[in-house]
Amino acid sequence: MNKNIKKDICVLDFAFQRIGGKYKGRILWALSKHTVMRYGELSREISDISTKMLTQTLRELEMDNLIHREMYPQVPPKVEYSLTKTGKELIPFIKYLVDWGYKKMAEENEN
Amino acid sequence: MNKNIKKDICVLDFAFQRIGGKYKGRILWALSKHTVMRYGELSREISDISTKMLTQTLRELEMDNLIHREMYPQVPPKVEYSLTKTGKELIPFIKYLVDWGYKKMAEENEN
DNA sequence: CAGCATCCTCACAGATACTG
DNA sequence: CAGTATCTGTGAGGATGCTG
Repeated sequence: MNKNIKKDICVLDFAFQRIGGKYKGRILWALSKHTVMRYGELSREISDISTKMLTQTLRELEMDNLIHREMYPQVPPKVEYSLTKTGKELIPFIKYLVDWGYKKMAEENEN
Repeated sequence: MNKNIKKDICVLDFAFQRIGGKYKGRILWALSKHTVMRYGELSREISDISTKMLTQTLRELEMDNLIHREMYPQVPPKVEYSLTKTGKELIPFIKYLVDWGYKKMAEENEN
């Protein structure tokens, strides 16, 4: 009984580690809209992200198998990012949040 | 086109501010399981949370109208917390994450 | 173009002690 | 019981400059 909730909370942590942080949701959402994006495109789309945070976050998402990184060995370099199957599983969840956010922001502006 | 994504991302931020952080998801989830909980119950359920973080997080959730705080003026004090209508709207979302987390953790253990 | 390397800051969070 | 008050610290994130 209690154990189940503690287990749930542990699992919730596991999940939040994968989509939490300042940029993970944004990146996944942008990729879901554009299907495939280059590093520079992401950099422009996710405004005000530093290269450090963009690279770091992309690496984490790749480690967690949420995005795929395709590198083309050419000069100048070209790298494309896209959602993996697992990454796509998180889109409905983000969509839920976006829809909820729009609704709540609208409600707050009524008052 | 681009504007819509930027707007989405702004909204995503709005939403993440409300359910992000280390304890908000846990507290909402615990409240959804127990319906009504006292301060001490939450403290025991959310293991290793300090009184400072528990109080602070509860206040934030209350400010955002996700939980309701009912105080009984008696000695010793009794305070009960429960989800508001808006708070309940976030439960399907958290459930999605919990389910996804269980699935992914199981998959990772297979390898 | 797609990063890497450094240095730095501050907000989130932890620890501890106390109270109406 | 349900908090408040205070001090401390760690790491996520920011700023800047450089490179194959």
